[in-house]
Amino acid sequence: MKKITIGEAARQSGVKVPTVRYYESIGLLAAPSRSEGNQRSFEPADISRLAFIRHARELGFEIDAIRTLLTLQDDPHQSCASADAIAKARLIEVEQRIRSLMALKAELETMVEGCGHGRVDQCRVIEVLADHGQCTHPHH
Amino acid sequence: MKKITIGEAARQSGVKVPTVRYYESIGLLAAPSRSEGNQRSFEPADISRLAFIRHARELGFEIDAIRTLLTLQDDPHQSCASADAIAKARLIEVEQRIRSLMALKAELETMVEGCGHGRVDQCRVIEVLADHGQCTHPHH
DNA sequence: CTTGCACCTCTAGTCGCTAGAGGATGTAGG
DNA sequence: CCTACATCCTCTAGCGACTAGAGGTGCAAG
Repeated sequence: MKKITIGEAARQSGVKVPTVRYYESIGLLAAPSRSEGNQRSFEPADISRLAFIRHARELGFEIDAIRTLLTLQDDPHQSCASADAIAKARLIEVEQRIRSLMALKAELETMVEGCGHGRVDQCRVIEVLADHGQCTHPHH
Repeated sequence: MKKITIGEAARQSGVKVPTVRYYESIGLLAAPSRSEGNQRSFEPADISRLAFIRHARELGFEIDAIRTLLTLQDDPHQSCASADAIAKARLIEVEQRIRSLMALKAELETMVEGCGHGRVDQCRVIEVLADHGQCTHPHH
């Protein structure tokens, strides 16, 4: 029975050590058993769980959504409708965010292109910021 | 001399009342004069400044960047090189964020499409989350 | 004169960590 | 066995940019 320290767990899962403790503190990860000297001793299953969490975080899922996804994973006989719904909701969020960022990109490009690199009173960056009416995409 | 209340200022600038007070507290907006009853009394210039801040925030600039942009605006004889640099940096950030969100979008689409709406143990959403190796775009 | 909204200050909470203090434990070399 | 050093422990506080709420005051209309 090999004991996995928190440092090992962090290295293998790609989650930082304080973050592992944080996940335990908010109940996302069950408190592992302890060594004689009170040090955490993880199981391989904990590493998988941490990797799952990390991956979901990278995909932008919120902690609460991950909590739900994890309880689904823990009970494989449930319907996956909730998991599907969470992923779909996240997809819609991402699509909206992309659209909104594209509008910002266009706005910023106009600003940067229009800047004659002279003095501030001719600067298009400052000018556009001061007057929203000059925006080409007014919907932000 | 009409006195503009904080509520009026908020309505006209599109910044919420507590946020106006917050901006004052962090020194982004000069503390306005007060009425006899200790209520804030804003000038039209404050409304413009608030609108500027709001617009910049909508474009995703951080408070510190806005602080710099505002000092530039306050002194129109300066070179606009800093403003240009700030806008360019923000543009690069936005472009990177868009690229990364596109990768996430592809990932989420694969997950959602692959979901057979059955039980969790056949669910592609859960499966992909558990195993990063299944990602089509491994670079996140 | 009273009702009720808008204003005031202050503190604490949000999210998802991250940093640091101050101390205990575990391990490798001498 | 001792020492040095990395790693671990708990705890509190901080980040950014607000937001919420408590508890109280000002002001204008009916």
